[in-house]
Amino acid sequence: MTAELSERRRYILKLVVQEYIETSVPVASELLTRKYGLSVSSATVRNELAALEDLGYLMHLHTSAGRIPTDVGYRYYVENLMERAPLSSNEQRTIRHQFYQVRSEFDQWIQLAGAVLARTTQNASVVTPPRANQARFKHLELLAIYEMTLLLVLVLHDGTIRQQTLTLESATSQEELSRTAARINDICRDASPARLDELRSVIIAGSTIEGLILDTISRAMQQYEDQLNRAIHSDGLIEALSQPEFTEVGRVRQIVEILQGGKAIGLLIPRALSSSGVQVVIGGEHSANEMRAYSVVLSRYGVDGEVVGVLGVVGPTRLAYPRTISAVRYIAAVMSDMLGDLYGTDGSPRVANDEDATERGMV
Amino acid sequence: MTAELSERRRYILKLVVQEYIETSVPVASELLTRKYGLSVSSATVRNELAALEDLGYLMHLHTSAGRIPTDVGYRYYVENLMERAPLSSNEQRTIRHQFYQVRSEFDQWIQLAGAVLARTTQNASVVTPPRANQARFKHLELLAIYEMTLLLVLVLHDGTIRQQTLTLESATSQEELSRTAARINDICRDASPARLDELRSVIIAGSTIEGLILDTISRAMQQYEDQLNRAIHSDGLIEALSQPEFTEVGRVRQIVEILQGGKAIGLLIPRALSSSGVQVVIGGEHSANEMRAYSVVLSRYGVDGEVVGVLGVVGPTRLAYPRTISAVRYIAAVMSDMLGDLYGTDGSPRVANDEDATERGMV
DNA sequence: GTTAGCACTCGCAGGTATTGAGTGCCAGTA
DNA sequence: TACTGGCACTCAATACCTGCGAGTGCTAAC
Repeated sequence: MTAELSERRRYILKLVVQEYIETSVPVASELLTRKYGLSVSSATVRNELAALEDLGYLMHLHTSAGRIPTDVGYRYYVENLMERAPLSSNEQRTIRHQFYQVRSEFDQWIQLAGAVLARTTQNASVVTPPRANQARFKHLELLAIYEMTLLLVLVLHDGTIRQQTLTLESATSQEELSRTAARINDICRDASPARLDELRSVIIAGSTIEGLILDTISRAMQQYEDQLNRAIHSDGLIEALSQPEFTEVGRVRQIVEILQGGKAIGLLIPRALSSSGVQVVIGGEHSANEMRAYSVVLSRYGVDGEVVGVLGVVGPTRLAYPRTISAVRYIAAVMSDMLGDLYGTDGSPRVANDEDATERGMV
Repeated sequence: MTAELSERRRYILKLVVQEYIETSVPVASELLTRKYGLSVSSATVRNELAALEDLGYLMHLHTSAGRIPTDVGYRYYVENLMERAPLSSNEQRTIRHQFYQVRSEFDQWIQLAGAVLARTTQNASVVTPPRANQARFKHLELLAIYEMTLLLVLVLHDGTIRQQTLTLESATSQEELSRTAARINDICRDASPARLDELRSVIIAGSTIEGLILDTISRAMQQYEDQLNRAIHSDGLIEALSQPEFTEVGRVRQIVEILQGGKAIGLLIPRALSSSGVQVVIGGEHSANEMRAYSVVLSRYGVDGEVVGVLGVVGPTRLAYPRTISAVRYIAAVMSDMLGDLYGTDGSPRVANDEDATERGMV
C-alpha cells in the first residue's frame, strides 16, 4: 500500500491532511503551491490531487471546492505520513504537577485525566476507571445508621467502593455488626464471587443476618462485573463545541448522544483494553453508524494483572491526530505511573519514553 | 399588583403565556379569539394585548408578530394565574417504582432523580447530593494495599465516603492498621472537624502514623465542607436540546456552560437550601448575566437536621411552569421520603400531599 | 366599551443575477 | 514524457428583489 504512492503524492497528501486539520477549509491546489513553495505549478498539483482522489484518499464536496481527506486518507496519514507531535515539556510539567496535587485522592484522577485530555486536545474525552478484570472481595464494613437500617460499605480489591443500605428485621447493635463484619472479612479475604458462593455455608452457620449481608455483597459484586465496561466518564463537551464542525445543531446533538449515551464508545472499550499502545478508529471504520463522522483515539492504562482502564479522545474525523495521540499516550503513561506507585510495580516510570511504538489498529 | 389587572386582562395574559409555553410561537389576537372562543372580537383582544404590553407583561418581536410574555409576565403567571398540573397517578407510580428498585443503592438516587426530572420535564436537571451542613466523623477504615501504601476510607455521618491513598514511612501490617483504625473510631465517634482538632493530642500520643492519618482525615473533612454546595450533578442535556430555543448553536453552548460550569447554578443553591417549598427564578431575575434567558425551578429535599440537598430543573424562560413545579416537588418529596426511611423520621410520607404551598420566591 | 375595516409593517420564501473560488482539460512547451 | 499556462465550466455563496401573509394599530362607526 505504501509503495503505491510516489514520494510527491505522499507529500501532497500529507500537506492536504495537515492543512485541512488545521484550517478546516477544503484545500485548493493553488494554496498548496503558494503556501508551501512547491517547485511545480498548481496545474500539476491539480493532476496529483485528481489522482489521489481516484485512489480514494481525497474527496470533493463539489466542483469548485478544494479537496478534503477521506477516512482512508486520514488512515494513510496516521499510518504512514504523520510525524510525532509530543506535548511540550512545559505542558508535560504542568500536567504532571496537576496529577501530583491530587495524588492521594484516587477518585479525582479520572476526573483530572478527562479534564486535561479535553483541554489539551480541544475535544471531548472519555475515561473509564481502573478496574480489575474480576471483582475480588477486599473489605466489608457495616455501620448502624438508625435502629434497623445499616450502611454496608464494600471495598473491592481494585479500590472500588460500593455502598448499600440494608434494613434488618430486628435492631442490631453496632458492636454486633462489627463482629459480623470482622468475621466475614476474615473468611472472605480476596474471595472472587464464585469463591464467595462456596463460602456461603461456612458463614451463614453463624447467624441469619449474615445471609442477607452475603446476598447483598454477591449482588454488588455481580453488578460491579456487569458494569465493568459501562462506567464511562466523559468531559470536554464545551471544548469539543469549539470545533467548527459543531456549528450545525444536528452534529451537536450527535456528539451529546455519543458522550452521554456512551453505547457507541462502549463498543470500543474491550478492544482497547486488550491491546497495548494507542488505538485510532477513524470515521467509517466504526461499526456503529452514529460514529461515522467521528474519530476516537484510545489507550489502555494501568498496571497489568492488577487494574486497567481506558482513556481517550473523541472528535470529528478532522482530528489533530499527531497531537491527540501524543496527549492520550502521555496521560495514559502518567496514570499508569500513578497506579504503579500504588500497586508497587517496578519503579521505571513510563512517562519519559514517549517513543513507544504506537499501535494504530483498526477496530 | 394583582388588583391592577381586570379579570379579562388576567385571563388573556394567562392564555398568552400558556399558548406560548405550549407552542413556542408568538400568539396573535385572532388566534386567541378563535381557539378559545372569546366573546369579544380580535380587535378588542388587540387593545387588551397592547395594554398588557404597556404594563410590561408582554412584548413584541416586531410589528407583524404576535405577543410573547416578558419575565414579568411569566412571574405574574406563576404567582397568580397558573393552575396546578400534578403528575398523573400513572407517572407517579412509575417514578415511585423506579426509586423503589434502587432503594438500597444510595448513590444511585441522585442519578435517578436527575434522569427522571429530565425525562418528565424535557429539560435539563440538577441535583446536589444530600449532605449534612457540617462534616461529622462516622467511621474510618485503613486497608493495606501494598507494603507502605494504604487506602484510607472515611465515612461521614451523612453517608459520604471519601477515599484517599497514603504512603507511610515504614511497612505496617494490616493488623496494626486495624488496631489503629479501631482506636481512632472509638475516640472520634461523631466528631466535628473542630472536635477532631481537640482530640489530636489524645490520639497522637499513641504512635506517629496516627498523626498522618489524622491530618488526612482533617483535610478530607475540610474539603468536604468546602465542596458542600459545589457537587452539582446535572443530566438531561439531550432532553433540553429538544426544546426549540436550542436551534441556535449559541444557546446550546450557553446551556452546556451553565450545566457543566455550574457556577451560575451554584449561586442559587444556598437560597434553595435555606427555604422550604419550590423556588422559581425567571430569566432576568437571575443575578448572573448568563442566566438571563433561562428559568430555574428548585426545591430543597431531605431530612431536617440530618441531611439536605437541592434538586431542580433548568430550561428556557418559556418553561412549562405548572408541570415543572409539580415534577420538582414530587421528586423532592420522594427523595425526602426515602431519606426519611433511612434516618428513621416519622413515617408520614410527604409524597401524597401535593398541595403544599409553593413558595415562589424571587432570588 | 366594542367592533369592522383598512392601512401599514415586516419577516419570510422564492426567484434571479452576480461573484469568485476552484477544478478539469487541452494544447503547447522543455 | 512531464509539466504548465490558459481557459471554459461548475457550483456554492451572496446579494437583491419581489410578493405574500400574518399581525398589528388606528380610526370611525355602532
